[in-house]
Amino acid sequence: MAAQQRRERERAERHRLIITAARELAEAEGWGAVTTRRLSERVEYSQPVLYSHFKGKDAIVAAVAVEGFEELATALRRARADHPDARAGLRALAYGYLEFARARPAVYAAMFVRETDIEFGTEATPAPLKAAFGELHGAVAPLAAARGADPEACTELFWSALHGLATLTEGSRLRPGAHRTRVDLLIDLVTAGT
Amino acid sequence: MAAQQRRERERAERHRLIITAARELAEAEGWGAVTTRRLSERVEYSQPVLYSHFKGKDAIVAAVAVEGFEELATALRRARADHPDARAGLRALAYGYLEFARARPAVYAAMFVRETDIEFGTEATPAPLKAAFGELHGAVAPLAAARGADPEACTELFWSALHGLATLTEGSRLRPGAHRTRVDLLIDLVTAGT
DNA sequence: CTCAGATGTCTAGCAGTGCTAGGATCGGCC
DNA sequence: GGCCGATCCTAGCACTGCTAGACATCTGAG
Repeated sequence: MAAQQRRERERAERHRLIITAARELAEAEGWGAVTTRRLSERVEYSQPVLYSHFKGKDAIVAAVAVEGFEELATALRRARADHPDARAGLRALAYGYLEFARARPAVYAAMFVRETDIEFGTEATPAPLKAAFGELHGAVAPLAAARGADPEACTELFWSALHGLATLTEGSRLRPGAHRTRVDLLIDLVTAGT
Repeated sequence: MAAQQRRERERAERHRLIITAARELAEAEGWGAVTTRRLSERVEYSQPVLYSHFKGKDAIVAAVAVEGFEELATALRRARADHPDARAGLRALAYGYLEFARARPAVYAAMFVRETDIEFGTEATPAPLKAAFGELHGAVAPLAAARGADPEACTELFWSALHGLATLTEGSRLRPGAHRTRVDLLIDLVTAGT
């Protein structure tokens, strides 16, 4: 009876333990260092236990990604909340997005760079992912409408620019010192004439 | 004497054979399918031969990337050449860049997505890579100057947007039908007021 | 023409990967 | 107490990138 509940609770805790261990390991040493052996050692269980919780290593990475989607959605919501002005809100959103990616490069990679089977444009899309994109859409769409542009296309383009900035910055392929200049320029371009 | 030259020539041919084999295999089945064993089987030599030409697998991928940089530079130069008008040139450049990425996703990944030790902003940067970025800069800088924006930052931002569009499209994370809408909108934003 | 030495290539193997079959061990129920 | 099912681990498979050492082949001197 109660023992059953206790075991289910312990199992759920171990489930989360695996996810956070994978995340911490990836964040500390990169996804290349995340092996099932090191992971099982870290959670102090043998390898097969991992496979009783997840279908495979990819599923663990996907779980980390979903956790990231939730955090990103709340981060974007907060960034936008304090700014009633559309332009200031967009600006805060952009900096929030890029700061999110900068602070958790491994999680960001799991979400958007590594190959996954997470669906993006379908009904199987995780709800937190939809929520995160919804924040982007909410910030961009009004400005797009004001200039007579397609709101969806504008949102996708804005996201693409942020994603490009995030990944190229992470790979140190952009001049570090010009970060603010680039982001401010992006905001200027999108909000010009409004 | 002559035999020495013949062997050097054969060695150079085999060097290229390895690169093209890796590229074809990656393009056909993805980089995950490119293993040293399959590669050695494909070039009809044993594994250690690969290591007499390249330091390791990563070096082979990097060689494919450098080949890609050369092709990208010429593709961008051609795209821009036919359009004296700055705006039309930028537009052709953008479509050329994205078509390049769409047609060779594996090569594009080797160039810009997979982790490599290729240096980007230093003097050790491969010349073809500098040339490709030079084409971008040449197309964007005049328009940036016309609006009083930092040319370097504008080039980096434009590249980031293209890179984001390329990678998110490749991962089927953007609506396929709206491709032209997004690209045209990007050109509109960058060239607005000029 | 012969034969040491250099050059080139291959076989076999190492340590590590994701993943799994089979046996041992522990819990709760009759 | 004795059984049974759930839980977990040991051991192993087929694969990975990479390399040491044996083998062959070709070169050039005597």
